[in-house]
Amino acid sequence: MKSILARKLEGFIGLSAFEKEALGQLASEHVRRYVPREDICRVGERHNGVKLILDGWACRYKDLEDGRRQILAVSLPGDLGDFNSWILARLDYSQCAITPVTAATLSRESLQRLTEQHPRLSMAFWWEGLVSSSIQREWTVNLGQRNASERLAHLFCEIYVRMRAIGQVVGNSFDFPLTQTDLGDATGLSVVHVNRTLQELRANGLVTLKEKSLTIPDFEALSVVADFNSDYLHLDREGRSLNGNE
Amino acid sequence: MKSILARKLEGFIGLSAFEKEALGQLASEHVRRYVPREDICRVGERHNGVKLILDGWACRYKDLEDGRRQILAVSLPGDLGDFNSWILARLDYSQCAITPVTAATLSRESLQRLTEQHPRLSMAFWWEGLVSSSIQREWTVNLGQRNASERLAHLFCEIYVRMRAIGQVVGNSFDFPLTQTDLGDATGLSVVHVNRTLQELRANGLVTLKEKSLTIPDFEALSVVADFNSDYLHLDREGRSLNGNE
DNA sequence: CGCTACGTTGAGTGGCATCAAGCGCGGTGG
DNA sequence: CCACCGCGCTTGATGCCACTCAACGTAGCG
Repeated sequence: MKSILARKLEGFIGLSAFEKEALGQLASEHVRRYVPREDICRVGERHNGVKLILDGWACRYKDLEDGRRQILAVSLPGDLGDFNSWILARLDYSQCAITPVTAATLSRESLQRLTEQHPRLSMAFWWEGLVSSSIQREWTVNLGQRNASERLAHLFCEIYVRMRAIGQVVGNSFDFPLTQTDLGDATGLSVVHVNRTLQELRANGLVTLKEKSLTIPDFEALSVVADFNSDYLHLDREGRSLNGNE
Repeated sequence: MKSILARKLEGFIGLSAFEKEALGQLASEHVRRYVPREDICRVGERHNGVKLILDGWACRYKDLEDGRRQILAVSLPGDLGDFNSWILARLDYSQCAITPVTAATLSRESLQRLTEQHPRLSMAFWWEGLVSSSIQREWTVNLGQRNASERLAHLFCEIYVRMRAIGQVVGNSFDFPLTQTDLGDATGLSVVHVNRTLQELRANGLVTLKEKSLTIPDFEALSVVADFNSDYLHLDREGRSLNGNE
């Protein structure tokens, strides 16, 4: 079994057959399905275990008192999350299924065992966590500095690159199950303005988003609009910039 | 020597004299000073070592092509940073001194040694990293969902609580060396608007910021304006909410 | 004593929010 | 089979929050 997690971590460190086997075993632990809109874990919970998304999309989010909601991150298949619960007492955000999701819950014990038996895997997990912090920083920049079209374009670029990294892009298109409301919650924009900005991007031939499928005819062009530089995704294990900065 | 780092980590796990000793030794490694505006480390660098702020304020930031700048986090004395460089090939942000800063650079080797000899400290370091991720998430919410006065109020609340945790608050006041330009870069607002919003907060008796000193006469009131809940700072090791939610 | 950094103020503008309404679709139940 | 409802998308009208441009005061400093 070649798990999507193995595929992803392999981009970071080469994996032995033995290590892949161990990962596969891990990924079959406490597997369950979640329906769209179902919370996978919730703010304030204790010790809920590390989650591994096997299939489907999810998102981390926080709600404010008055109903405002911010999506903090989009979780794609192969993403690990909520390491939090391993060390911190309580979870400080919630995670919610967007599509039907299949996820494994990794217990503290089996993670402990894994990192003891396969120390290199523990480093790979740490890498995962650092990359997700890096993404969070870039989202901070996105919300703080970019305007509506830049924000949306940047989000599209990021997800495109991440989807490509797990082999989920066909041609220039990929599944994109976020609603316009979700896009608004992720980019800090109102639904109405997301709608109008999407029309603008579409009119400029930068993206088409239709029936939950996103097409990016010219990724370079979209990158320019978004001021997108994929370095923060740390996809290249040697640290070569993919944007030709060095 | 009772280092500020020891004091901080002690809030998380009790430390033995032996462990404190080890921390003290660590904190005396490769110590150097940085003048205000000097970069402590810069985006794109490799293997620059983990930084420990011993004294002074710094900030992490990212610049865009066109000169826009986003401050990602404020580093206070006792803060660790740039674990990044331990595992990831390149740094994805820069860090810059705000006041004169004294910082130690921890080499990969001595960290390795430390975590081998004092495994509990390694967990404490991990905790540090998770808390800083949590702060980053809250900043995402701040930029995405809150308006100008809420954003500033929230930032003030956060720094107040963090300063108090390291014993740097006297009465209701503490040193606050950020300029209005810095505040703008941190909250995604223009300097002009920061200035006007500060006047508004001042007029409402919520804060006074003068000569690099911030006073919060009524922290509760400011928390309400900011919709601030300190849970995300994970200061209580047992996970008791400090806001009485449970 | 000019220069630069920082704070402040005024005027004008526009990006994006809000409110409101309507459309199409799929699901559900009478 | 069809009425009904909820959800997601779309459009128009209106207004405000925050931006930009521009100028000035002050203080520290070489």
